[in-house]
Formats: sequence, structure tokens, C-alpha cells
Amino acid sequence: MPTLQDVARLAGCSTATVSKVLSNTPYVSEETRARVLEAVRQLNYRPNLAGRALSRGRTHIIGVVFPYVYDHIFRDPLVLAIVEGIEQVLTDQGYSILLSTPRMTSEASDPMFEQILRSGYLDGMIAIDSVPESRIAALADTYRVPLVVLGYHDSPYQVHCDDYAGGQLMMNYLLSLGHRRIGIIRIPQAKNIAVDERWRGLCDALHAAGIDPASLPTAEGDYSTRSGAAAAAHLLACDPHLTAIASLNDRMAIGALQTLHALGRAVPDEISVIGYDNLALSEMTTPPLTTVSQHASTLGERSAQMLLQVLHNEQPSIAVIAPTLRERASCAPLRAVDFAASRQS
Amino acid sequence: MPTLQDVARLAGCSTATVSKVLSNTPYVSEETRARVLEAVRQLNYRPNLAGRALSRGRTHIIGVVFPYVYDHIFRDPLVLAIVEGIEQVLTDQGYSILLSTPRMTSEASDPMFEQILRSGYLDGMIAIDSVPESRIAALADTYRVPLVVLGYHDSPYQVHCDDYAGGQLMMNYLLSLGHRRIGIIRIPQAKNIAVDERWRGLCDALHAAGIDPASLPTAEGDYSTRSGAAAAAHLLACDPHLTAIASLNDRMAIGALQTLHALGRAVPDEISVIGYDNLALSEMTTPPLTTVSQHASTLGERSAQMLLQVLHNEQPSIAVIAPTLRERASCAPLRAVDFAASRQS
DNA sequence: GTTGTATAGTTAAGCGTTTAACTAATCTCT
DNA sequence: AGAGATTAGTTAAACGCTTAACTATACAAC
Repeated sequence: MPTLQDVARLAGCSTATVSKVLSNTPYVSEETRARVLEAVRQLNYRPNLAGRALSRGRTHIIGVVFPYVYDHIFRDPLVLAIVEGIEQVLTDQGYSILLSTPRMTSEASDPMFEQILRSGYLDGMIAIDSVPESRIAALADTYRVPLVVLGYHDSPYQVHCDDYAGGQLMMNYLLSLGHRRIGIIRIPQAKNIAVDERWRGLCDALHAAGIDPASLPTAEGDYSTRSGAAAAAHLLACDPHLTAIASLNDRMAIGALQTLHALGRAVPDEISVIGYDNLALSEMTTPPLTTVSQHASTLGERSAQMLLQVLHNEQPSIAVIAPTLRERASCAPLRAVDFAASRQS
Repeated sequence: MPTLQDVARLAGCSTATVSKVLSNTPYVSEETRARVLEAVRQLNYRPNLAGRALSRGRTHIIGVVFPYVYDHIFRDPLVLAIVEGIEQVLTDQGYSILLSTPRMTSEASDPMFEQILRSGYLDGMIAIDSVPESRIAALADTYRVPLVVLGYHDSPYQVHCDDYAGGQLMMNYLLSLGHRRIGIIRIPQAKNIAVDERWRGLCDALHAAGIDPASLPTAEGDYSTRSGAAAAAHLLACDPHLTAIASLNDRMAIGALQTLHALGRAVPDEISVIGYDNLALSEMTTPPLTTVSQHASTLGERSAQMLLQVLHNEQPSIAVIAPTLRERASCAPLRAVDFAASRQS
């Protein structure tokens, strides 16, 4: 593997000059520049990153971090889209991505991960995280690693989806279709801020429509499809005349779809279902699921861009990505007959 | 950030001694060792990886590579499970993962990626790749980076699923259920060896049962759900009395499920569907899809273990992971009445 | 009492860059 | 013509670690 030395020798100059040529420092004659470049070409020279990192103190490596707290977040299909977005922006700018899923608890942090931080291997990092307990931000602070958080966190730099608006969005949509007997599949509070925000938005939309959320049947799930299926069954047991089900994420909505199908309830003719996330698989369900899109890859891109800004010593402000409604076939307007029925009761 | 120097100063010895303590080299007195460790503790010292990398020539970073050739393979949900498997094994052994999705063509390779390879940043790499055209192996060879390929490739070290056996498995299962009128959704040949192998296995299973594959209707898809839906429609147009559809991947099988649903054909009562991959979403379809499992996370784990072996100068042989049938609800035995019908025709 | 060996520690070179500080030559003004 | 600025290039230190080569004890063996 050729080194700067080799190039310098071949070009008949010092390593300093070669380095200047390579970093486009001025005050190098055209002639020398050409000789150096030719030598570089001949030897097929590329700088050794470890040497460069040592000398410059920067590695051009960005950590993309999925803290493992309650759950292996890495399993979430959304993650793929996020990483893809990050990857695109970052590699475009010549950065590489170091993937890490440190096991963090509120007391201790993953020693391996801490080692990576300390060792100065990372020029910056992006943490996907909405779990307040995780100590990622503290660690980044301690070791002076620029951090962008993708999620809710009290870090200066963060980007997240406007989950509150998303919650409103899904509920307003259902309301606009005429639904009033709506069952809600939610998630136990205070574990994940994003989901809490959705719930808040959803409740406020109901209030605005003059409906008390407490009057509607709710059931709790744990993100999984299976729990969604169970929750839907529970909801229908509470009120067999439900005309719509709103789920705080897609996987549970898909579970609900399964239950409905098993029970012979036609979706969307008899009952509408709306989810949240817009997973890739949500367009493959029968019927294709109407949902709120988080724009996962945009989230990824945006967080990468933000980190780049931070690295350039700019001070970006929080980015909030607006969710959008992805209308597919699992929701339909309340039919007149049902409408009448719902009036009566 | 404290350095070896600082530790040495505080412990009252030379950096060499500190280094010895830290690398467990013998010939250091218990007393000194203790002093050094105490200094390390006090300063909260961690070695700088760039320095170590430069000096040792090893970085403890493994590249996990998804060559971007025809398609952004990174979109495939299986990828997540694979990466997870790799990640687990590698982080356990103190390695970090550098993620890369170089844009490769048969002529040129991604300059950015080549730079990473040249620069000696990678101790080894795992490439997810079944596309013969990709030049990953050649690159790894050129730059002497130990490589394990996850897929079909002529590299010495590789791990892949036994797709041939998988193809047999799915077809034999259908045959054992009594199906004879089987439509097949395949993929144009020579693009992806894994899929070709499945096809080969499937054909051989048919031959073994005395059926000429050419006598069965086939339709081509392009991996996508949409194409699977179209293919299913095409198959049914060819033979409306089909009792089963076999698809070479899950996404297309799910598309077929959609078409069948739209056409009012009951699955599995009227017609069975089998896929291949066992995607996470395949258990969420209605009905849950019977499929062949690739054991993606095992593939990941196995390839990481293999790379570790290579790094320890062992010479592991190719690992072939056996697929297994994942029976769910989309396949049923041929009903007697259909059986009679199929006999007649 | 010398030789040999095991133990404990140090010195200094080397890994491949970058860059501050320096030299030397050329050019521009007055 | 000489002071000062500009241009072109070099030297050498620095980044933080590892490790071969070396020194200096202490101890055993004959």
C-alpha cells in the first residue's frame, strides 16, 4: 500500500507538498501539482484514514446509534427507511456510518460503546431515541461528540415527526368521514413520547369536535400485531357497533384487520381502520391500510443534514417533520344507515 | 482526553509499561500493574483508536456491505434481520460495524468505498451479495481485506441459504397436500442466483413427482408485491382451475393474495398460496402466509462467525443454512371434490 | 565467583498524515 | 536599489499508540 512518502519520492518533492496538493492548499505550482497528481495516479495512492484521523483528529465516521433499552428498536421496519435516508446524505458528503446498538440502562452504559465514544472514533452521531431514560445525550456531552437525536429528547439538536399533529390528523380524518363510534388502540403511557404525543393530538381532535375521549372505548397494546388483534377483539366486545378503529401504530392496526377479518366484519364497508407509520407492508394488507405517514426516510435525511450543520459549527434549530395522511382503502365514509343507527343509540 | 502519556506520568512509569499493562503482556510487577490501573481509573483513560489503529494496523472495524447494483437491496426487509444477526456476534467480540452501500457496476466501483478499503479502515468485511457482476470480491482481493460473502459468489468464504432445497421444500409441500394444478410466480433468470436455485429445486421436485414443469403455467414478476398481484391474475387467466400458487418470494406471494382476495377466491379453501422468505409481515397477512424461512438472522450470525474465523487465520468452509417450512394458514390439502375435478381435466 | 536466565522496566523508532515555522526565490513599489 | 509582499517549497514536530531492542536488577546453578 503506497504512502505519502512513496508519492513524494516519485514526484520528486516532499511529503508536505504532496499533502498540500491533495488538500488543495494554494501556493503550489501548476507543474508540481501535475507531477504529484501523476504520481498519485501511477501508484494508485489513497490516504490512510487512520493516519489522517490521528493527525487531524477527525475520522469522517458518524455513529448511527440505536440504543437498546426496552426493546430492540432495530427490529422496527421503519428503522430501515431512516437508516437509508441517513446513509444517502452522509455518504454523499464523504462520511461513513458506524452502526451501533449499545445496551443502555438508566444507570449504566454499554462499555464497548463508551469506548468508541472516548476513543474519538466518531466525528458525530445520530441517535434514534425517544426513551427519556437513555443516557445517550449525557454520554455525547461527556465526550464532546456532536449529537443529533432523532426522536424526543432534551438535546439541543433534534428532529422528530410532529406526532401531535399526526394524532389530530388521523382522528380528524375519521371524524370528517362521519365516524363517531370510534375505538382506539393505544399504548401504555410514558414509555415512548412519540406515541404519547399522538394520543394527545388525537384526544384534542376529539375535544375540538365536542367528543369526550373518555367516552370512547380504548384498549392497550404493546406495538405488536398480536396485541393489536387482541385489542380489536376487546374493543368490539365493548361496543359491537363500532364504525371505526384508530390504532396508534400500523402493526397493531394490521392486527385489528386480522381480527376483523376473522370476525367477518367487512373493512371498510362495515368498519374503518386507520393506522400510524405507513410501514412498507401497510400497502400490502387487505384492504391496503389508510395510515399517517411519518416520512421515515425524510426523518433520516433531515437528521443527517442537521448533523452536518452542527459539524460546520452552525446551530440549527429543531426540525419537526409534518406527517401526512396516506389514504388507502381501509377507511370509508360512514354509511347513511349506520349514521342513523349511531344517532339513535 | 487523557493519553497514554498522562497515565504514565501519573503512575510514575513509561508509556511502554502502561501499554504492557493494558495489553496484558507479562513481566510487569503486581505493584506497578496496580499503580497503572489506578491511574487509568482516575483519569478515566481509554486508548485512542486511531492511534492504536495506526500503530497496530488493525481497527476492529468490520464493513457490512450492501452493494447497490440493480436495486437498493437495503430496502429488503430481510436485511434488517441479517444485520441484526451480524451485529450481535460482532459487537460481542468487540468489533464495530461500518455500514456501506457502495454503488457498484460491472466496470466501475464506488470511489468512496474503494477509498475506505484502501485506507485500511476495515479489518474485514461481510458483503450481502448474490449478483455475480458485482466487483466486491475483486476489490477485497486487491486490497487484501478478508471477505465473507453472504449469498452466492465465487469467493472462498461464503454462507448462503440452501435455496435449492428450499425450492424443493415448497414444491414438495404443495404436492404432499395433493395439489397438481400449480401456478408458479418466478423471476427472470440469471439476475439473482438465489432465486434461480429456488427455481431449480422446485422444478426437480416436480420432475421427481413425474410432472413436467413446462406443463404448469408460470408468470414472471420482479420481486415486488405489485408484480406478484399481476402475475397471479395472469396465472388464473391461463388456468382458472388452479388449486395452488407458488411464489419465489414472499412479497409477490402477498401480491397474489391480494389478487385472489379481490377476485373472491378463498385462500386456502379454494386455492393455496406459498411464498419464500418468511418476512416479518408474512405472518400478518390474511390468511397468514405459509412460506419457506431463510433464517435471516442465522445467516447474519453465521457469516459474522465465519469472518471471525478468517481473521483468526482459520479456513472455514462454506456454510449452507437449511431452510425450513413455516406452515401457516395459506395452504390446505386439496379437497376431494377438487381432486376429482383435477383428475378429470 | 562467574555465567546464565528470568524478571521489570525504559528508550526510541515507527505507523501515515498534517501543519506550523522556516527558507528561498521572485516580484512590486517607491 | 532596497524594503516588503507574494509565491513555492522544505523541515520537522506532532497526533497516540505499539513494540523491538536494550538496560538493569535479582536469583539460581555449577
